[in-house]
Amino acid sequence: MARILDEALIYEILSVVEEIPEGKVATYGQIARLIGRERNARLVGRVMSMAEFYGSYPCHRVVNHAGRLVPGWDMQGVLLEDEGVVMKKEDYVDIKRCQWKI
DNA sequence: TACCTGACCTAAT
DNA sequence: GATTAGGCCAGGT
Repeated sequence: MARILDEALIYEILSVVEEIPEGKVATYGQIARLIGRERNARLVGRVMSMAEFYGSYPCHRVVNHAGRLVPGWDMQGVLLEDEGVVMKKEDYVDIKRCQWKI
């Protein structure tokens, strides 16, 4: 299989993710906008799922616009709570209170 | 090769 | 405020 995604894009996304402060969360769309791909939030999510192959990044601080966590990744909620992120429900963060303001 | 699906978003109704 | 429709890109089958 050839190269999966453009590496420059991946590193741009990951460098943004790296900037998310502890106790805050960012949305896919927010990141997509920061890298100049406003409508490509899906790519951000895809990169997140492959981020582990490129290094250690706080991808648990990335959620969707509704604040829902990644389905099937229970550790994410634990990690976020440990950092002080306010949880609304079991699988939802309080995005209004904890969203990363640029 | 073609179609469907997905860690999604925004704007319009 | 909730629901619908449209858009974008890559992977998997």
